[in-house]
Amino acid sequence: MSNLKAVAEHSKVSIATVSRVINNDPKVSKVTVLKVQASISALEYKPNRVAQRLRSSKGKTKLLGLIIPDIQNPFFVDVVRGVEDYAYQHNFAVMIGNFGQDEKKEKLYLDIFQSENIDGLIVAPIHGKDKGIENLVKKDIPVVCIDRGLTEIDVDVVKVDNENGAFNAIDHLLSMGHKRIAFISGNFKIPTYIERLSGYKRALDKYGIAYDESLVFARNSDYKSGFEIANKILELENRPTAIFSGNNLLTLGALEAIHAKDINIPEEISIIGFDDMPWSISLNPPLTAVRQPGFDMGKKAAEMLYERMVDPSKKKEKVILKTELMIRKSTARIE
Amino acid sequence: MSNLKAVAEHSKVSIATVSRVINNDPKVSKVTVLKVQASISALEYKPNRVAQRLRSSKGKTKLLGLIIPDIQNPFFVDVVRGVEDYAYQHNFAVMIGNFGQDEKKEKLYLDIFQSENIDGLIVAPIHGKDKGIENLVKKDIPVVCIDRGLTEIDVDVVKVDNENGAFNAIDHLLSMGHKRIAFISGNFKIPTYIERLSGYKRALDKYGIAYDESLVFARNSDYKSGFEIANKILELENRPTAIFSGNNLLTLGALEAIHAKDINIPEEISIIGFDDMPWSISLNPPLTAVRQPGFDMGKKAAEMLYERMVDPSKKKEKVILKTELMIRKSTARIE
DNA sequence: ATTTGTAGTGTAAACGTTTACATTTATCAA
DNA sequence: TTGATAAATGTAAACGTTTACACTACAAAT
Repeated sequence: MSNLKAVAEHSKVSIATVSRVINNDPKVSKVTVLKVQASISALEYKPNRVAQRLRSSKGKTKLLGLIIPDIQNPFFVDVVRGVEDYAYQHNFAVMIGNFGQDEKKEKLYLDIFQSENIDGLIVAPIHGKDKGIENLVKKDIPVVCIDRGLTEIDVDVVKVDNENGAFNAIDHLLSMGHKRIAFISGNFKIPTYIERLSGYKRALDKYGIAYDESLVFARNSDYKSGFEIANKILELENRPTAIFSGNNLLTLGALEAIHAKDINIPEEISIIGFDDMPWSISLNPPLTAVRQPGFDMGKKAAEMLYERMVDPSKKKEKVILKTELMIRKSTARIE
Repeated sequence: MSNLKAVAEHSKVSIATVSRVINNDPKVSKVTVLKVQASISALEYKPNRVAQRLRSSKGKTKLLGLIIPDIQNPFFVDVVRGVEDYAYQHNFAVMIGNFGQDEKKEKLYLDIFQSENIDGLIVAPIHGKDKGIENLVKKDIPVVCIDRGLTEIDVDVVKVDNENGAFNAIDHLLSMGHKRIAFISGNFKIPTYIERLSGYKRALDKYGIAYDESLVFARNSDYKSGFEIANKILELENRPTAIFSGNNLLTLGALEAIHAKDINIPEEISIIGFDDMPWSISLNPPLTAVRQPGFDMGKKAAEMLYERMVDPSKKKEKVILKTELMIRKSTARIE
């Protein structure tokens, strides 16, 4: 790879001048600029981002870190796309880390990204008291949390109104006469699930139905857990008439379990999923779901991160987006 | 952030010694090692990967680039997971770029990754003559192509037997009496689709059915294209009795179109998708699909990349994995 | 006692940039 | 013409590492 020095020699100027040309420094004469640019393309010179980053750690090379819990979850894929969309338009590169809900792995990525001198980080914390992220914030590295906030420290957040999203879903079910509604949740150390549970409870409350702990199940937030928990639910004596599942993957897993037992949706059981997918409409039956605007969340987070980079002393902001209940065919009135 | 110098001062040795401790150089005395390690944890020192990478560009900081065409496609998500799985076990960090089938964006990522001094690259080329990737290979940067190869140059590849995969799918349809089978393809500059088309043709040939160009449609490989093309197909006079769709997203889009028109699968039309998904079984109806081992492909690619990094002169390797036809309910015998 | 060897450590250059500061050259007013 | 000022360019230090080489101490061999 050719470097500044090579270009400098080729165009018979100093490396400082070449550097200035690269950075559009106005105080280089037009003739020099032209000469240097000619050399640059002759030698196919590309600045070495590593050296740039080492030298001037202030946003020169525009590198963003993005840490997400589960790349298999289409919701987070939407988030990634939103972040990338903004990043691409503003010439940022994005380094993605997927920690698969593994705290150790999350920490590893945090360390790596930090020592890669990223200019800013978008992250979905594994839980509300994530020390690793707190540390970054304290070091004044621009951080935006997504999907989930942090409890111990003030930080920029973009998330969704989980409590209301869940409330609306359960309310819909209750209004159709369901009384025993199972909740397939992810791990309750993840803030989103706590909030969804509280929406679930509030809806029950509204209808004067007692909260029955034995109807809520929390394990991991993946396909397999959804499948296994649904199996358990379906075998309960006094089987629930409806299932509320806490995310995309859980829903899909639950669907597989229901279909494997040849149970009809919605005649024999209703199901609502948190998280909509483009192909929800092609599921059997078309899925009633709580839609989260993942793409917009990602985009907004990137935008906020950029603002924070520009003005580190800006007041921290919490953006809470609305969910939308997409009523399709997987829920039906009962008796 | 503390640096070598700080640690050196804290433990009253030179920075060289600290560096040696970090790199487990055996020629440091045990007492010094202990002393330095104490300082390291006292100061919470973490090596700066940027500086490491600048200084010793040979695999010291273990950074891999991964460039994929479409992160919305669950197949590529599987690939990503496979790569990450291997990378994590071997202490590599992965930098992911998603180019959304946009050649300009692919080139941008190629440039960025290169100037980030990555140790190796896994990439799904946008087409067989991708100059950008060729250049990397010529510069002896370790490269493994995935899903698609390169025609002009010898390079490591892990892909799938697309020709046979498509052949088996179409063969299955033909054996059930279908004669008019539409093919919803992605852009034919992408090698995989050329191969899939040739499998399609070979199967037709076997049954002595003439190839009818008006039944194959190629646009982008996304959800929307699948939806639109399927709409067109469904409105054909003399409507095909079966659809073979070229990837995940196309299939899902096509399903939406079919359902929107209330056409029954498989009674009125059969459909086979290239690419299986965990939730294919929960679609309406359970989807017959050609399964590609995405996770394994990613893992294998990472492994091959590692081998190439270790031995750059190793003979280039082509790994071709098998597909598997998952027969479910979206295909049926006709008349 | 001198040499040789070895283990442990330090010094300084290098990686490819950016940038404060110094220097040169051109421009212009007096 | 001179001096002052501005414009253009160059020099060298710095970013945080790694590493070739030099050096010191001390043990062993002569």
